[in-house]
Amino acid sequence: MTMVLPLSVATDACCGSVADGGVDVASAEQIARVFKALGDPTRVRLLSLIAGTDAREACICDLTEPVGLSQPTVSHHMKQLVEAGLATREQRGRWAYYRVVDGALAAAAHALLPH
Amino acid sequence: MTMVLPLSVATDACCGSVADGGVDVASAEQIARVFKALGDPTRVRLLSLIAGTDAREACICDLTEPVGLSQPTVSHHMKQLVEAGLATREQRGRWAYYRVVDGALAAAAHALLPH
DNA sequence: TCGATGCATCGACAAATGTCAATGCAAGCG
DNA sequence: CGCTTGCATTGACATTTGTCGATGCATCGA
Repeated sequence: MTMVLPLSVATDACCGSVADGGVDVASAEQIARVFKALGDPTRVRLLSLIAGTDAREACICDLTEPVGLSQPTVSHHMKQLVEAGLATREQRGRWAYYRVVDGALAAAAHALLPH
Repeated sequence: MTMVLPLSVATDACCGSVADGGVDVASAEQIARVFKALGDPTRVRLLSLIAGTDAREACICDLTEPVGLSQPTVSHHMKQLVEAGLATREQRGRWAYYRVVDGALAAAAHALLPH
């Protein structure tokens, strides 16, 4: 699952990046999985909406109206984001609170930049 | 088409980013368009292959074998990358040379990072 | 001028995707 | 205990997507 050791690495000999040309087949699949989740305008808006809240979290009922889609559709999109590792889901009482995974967007960006 | 002025911007009051929650509907569509192109493992590999060459360019015939797909399929994927603004196509003699658009990947990464 | 070569387009097809209405299922409230 | 509320799942459907073989179209070499 591509864990990164806390104590870091020799920052030069790092992983591969698309811009550097160092992407093997498995990495390409992992990278594409994340970007596929980001490849839908609704999901981009959902992430942005959540990241823009004061509490940095939101339930489905908070998201369904600004996005203008049905509740099942929003629920479906959020599931995709969770499965891509970009969001988390936490059930609290009757509500399901979603958050943007800390560092996930930065990690995705990192895969694109040369390093 | 979201051109960026060469002389840069006041780097603080910039555009919106997904991580910052400042993404309107039109921006979300533009952002998703790029990431949709990056949402296929074959296209990620194609970009990486091109970026990894000495000349920073490649023709279809150079790409079809490492990717393991038919020539029409590779041609189709490259067209998608060009339409997403991630690659350019230049016909030279019998060959079509593709390059990664300079700064396109960095711009995509920029849309994800807080700023 | 002919044949070969590199690439794009077309037609086809199975698979995946985005969307909704209907339904199911917990959790809380009266 | 019923009733409501918030969410997920299901089933259905049209659309899009990834892939290929066949074909068309330039360009170059003999």
